[in-house]
Amino acid sequence: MKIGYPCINQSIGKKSISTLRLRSYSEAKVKECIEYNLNCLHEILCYNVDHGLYFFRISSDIIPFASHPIFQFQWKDIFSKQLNQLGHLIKENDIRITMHPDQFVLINSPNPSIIDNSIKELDYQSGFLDELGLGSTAKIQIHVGGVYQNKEESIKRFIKTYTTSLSNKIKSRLVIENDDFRFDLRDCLRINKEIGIPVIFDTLHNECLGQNQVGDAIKLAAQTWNREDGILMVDYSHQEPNSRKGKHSNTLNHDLFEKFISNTKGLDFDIMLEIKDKEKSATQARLLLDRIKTKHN
DNA sequence: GGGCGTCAAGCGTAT
DNA sequence: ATACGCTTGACGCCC
Repeated sequence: MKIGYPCINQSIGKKSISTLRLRSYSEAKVKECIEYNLNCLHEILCYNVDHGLYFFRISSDIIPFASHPIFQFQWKDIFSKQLNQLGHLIKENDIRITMHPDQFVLINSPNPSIIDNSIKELDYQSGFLDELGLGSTAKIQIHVGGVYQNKEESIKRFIKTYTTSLSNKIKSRLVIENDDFRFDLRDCLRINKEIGIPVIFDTLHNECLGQNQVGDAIKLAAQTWNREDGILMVDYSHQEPNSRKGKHSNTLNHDLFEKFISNTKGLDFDIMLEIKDKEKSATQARLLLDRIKTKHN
């Protein structure tokens, strides 16, 4: 069971990811950005290893504008050495990696150009993981997409795009996550039955939309992961008190986390803590988990 | 050097 | 209507 957090580290004393505006785009600037970002990723991963955190989500912006038409920069060639080194670091330490394309990536849209742009983005992200030399346990997580007033048709469009338009490289990494308002675990499991795509389970989204007991839900989701996918990934968060429904909490609630661990006892999965204070909560969760384990052994 | 309006992209909910 | 939230604030113009 690995513990991790997404994208940003607030402790290493420098901005975790750097990007630029489209208006100020130039090859020189984007090159500088990428160099900075890859160095930063290296520092973050070293920090994580030092703190026993072996699960990390890499920001979609690691290569800014990578799927935009303006972007012609040959980043794979120029940075092959750094990418190789990063890959070695990840593999030597057995770090699990995921990426999460942003909300604009919708492969079930009725608008073909949105699907087109989404596939370009997926192509870039799976290409990035390929350049690191990572196998198919490194995943790219997306949601099913929009409902567009007709959920059944929207599920069908997801399946159609998946089966007819995605490369095997993308498919070997793509997983779907239950969301907070549209497609719940049950919908994702149905899609899995049709096309075999693994289902990543999000605890907060399940609280928003599903009524599944967390232990049952995790057992069901775990069955969608095959040997080549690695073990189930879980996005863990809880509701920030006195905020809108679905808002990720700012800090880890130790009682809730311990309750979650006891409710899922005996199950193995990797936990991504989607909590605003990032590596702080992840480190706390790591310590709590170690304490619980030694108590039981 | 600090303040602050704005940033490639979509969708759905809350106010 | 508008703002917010989403995997994440922070870029960069203006003074």
